[in-house]
Amino acid sequence: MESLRKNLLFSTLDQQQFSTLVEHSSRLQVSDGEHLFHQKEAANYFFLLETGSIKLYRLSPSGEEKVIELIHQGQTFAEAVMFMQGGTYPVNAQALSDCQLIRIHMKTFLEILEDSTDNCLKILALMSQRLHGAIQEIDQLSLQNAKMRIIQFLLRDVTADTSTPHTLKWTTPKATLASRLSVRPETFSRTLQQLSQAGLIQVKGSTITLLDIDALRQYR
Amino acid sequence: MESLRKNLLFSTLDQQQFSTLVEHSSRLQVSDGEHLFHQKEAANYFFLLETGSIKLYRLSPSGEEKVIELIHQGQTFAEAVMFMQGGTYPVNAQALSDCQLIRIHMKTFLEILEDSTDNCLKILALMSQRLHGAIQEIDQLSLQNAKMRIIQFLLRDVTADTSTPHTLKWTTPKATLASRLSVRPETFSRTLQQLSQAGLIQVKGSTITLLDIDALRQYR
DNA sequence: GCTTGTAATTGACCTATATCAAATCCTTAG
DNA sequence: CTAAGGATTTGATATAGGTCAATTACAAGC
Repeated sequence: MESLRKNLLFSTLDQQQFSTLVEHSSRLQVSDGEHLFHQKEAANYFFLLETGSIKLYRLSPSGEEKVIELIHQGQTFAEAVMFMQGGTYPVNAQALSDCQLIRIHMKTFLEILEDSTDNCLKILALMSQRLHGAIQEIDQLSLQNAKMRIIQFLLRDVTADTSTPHTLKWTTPKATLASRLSVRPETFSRTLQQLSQAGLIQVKGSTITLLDIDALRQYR
Repeated sequence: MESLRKNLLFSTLDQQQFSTLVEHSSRLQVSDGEHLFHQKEAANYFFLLETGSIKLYRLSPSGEEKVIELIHQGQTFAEAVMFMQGGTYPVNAQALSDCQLIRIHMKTFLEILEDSTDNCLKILALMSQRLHGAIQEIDQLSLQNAKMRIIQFLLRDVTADTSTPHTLKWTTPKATLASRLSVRPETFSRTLQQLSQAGLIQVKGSTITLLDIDALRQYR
């Protein structure tokens, strides 16, 4: 359970608390395409993803799928559910590849929180970060158009000072990324095409090179 | 500071903690149209609204305004900022009417949290509720159209079992409500018109009567 | 190498909702 | 009561981005 120890969320656990947690956690595998849990299902565990990637999504009444978040290795998810009344998952979780994860027993973790404010504050920090991210998302959905959202995504891990060409590569299917960004795959494709023609980026399969970062920043 | 005591968030404070909090809190007034704080401003306080109403909004790069949340009496807001790195408000807060509020010193409240897990868990519950609300919102923006969002808003405090006509009234300007729902005032107006013609609702100024709740539910 | 199936792209078209402008309504001050 | 100014509604028009269908590219199995 190395990866547990490494995660910031558990960094303030003392030895005793940590072993209790480990006792009530277990490693599990999920194969590509399988579901880890479904929306509205009773929630007793949250997760740390060790390898692979997972999509969290919701369905519209008409069966349309919207990807809320893409989880990558090292991330925890569904912790917020611990504190919700009702205690059911608000999203579906499906593996985008074979995944290895650690399943953490919510009740046990809650009991640990109950006697250590350090840990409480740690998770509060995480939750507020999540909340801030969600507000950011609402902002983007309501104040930005498809092109801006896509550019924002391309720039997501470009630091403030970089201006040299930067390359990024994804493993997620394009349609999934598109859903995450709330655009149709067709629009995603066309927008990349357009940016490409404008000489701002270069597309090679799932690898993209940002040629003119400053110009891209203009839009954002 | 009656209203503090009444708020759920502070219900687990002991006498000692409560008086410390009161010592570091103060009542303040904000007149209609005035700003309480601006986005990116350093945050030292969060608030409990005693009377009046407040809008939290963001501006797009082009100066367009999106109302993120409408705050009504009895609600606290901006607590999440306490736990964020950076510690600046992520939104602007402007009074929609003359308001009376209590300003709570974040640092003091944080110190209280540091030695009582009960209070930590209380605020964790609140934060997860906020987060869930935000996810709901993202869902609505990306999976629902304007008509659905508006209907959802009309049904917001109709309980599961009601089916008798139900009346609601707002004090907020229509344009503000429209922004909260991420539609243009014109669209908002036209949609109400349309629902009205379909015999589902009846509009009288800012008072709306829901005539056929079950039919409205169909859309949601 | 082929073949088959899935994913991504491209093109033609359509629709929900935004935009812009004008008309009406509503409130407040005098 | 009347006038002025903002809020809301209505009408006409534009457009971003969605939908549908056809085409191409790509990967996996043989």
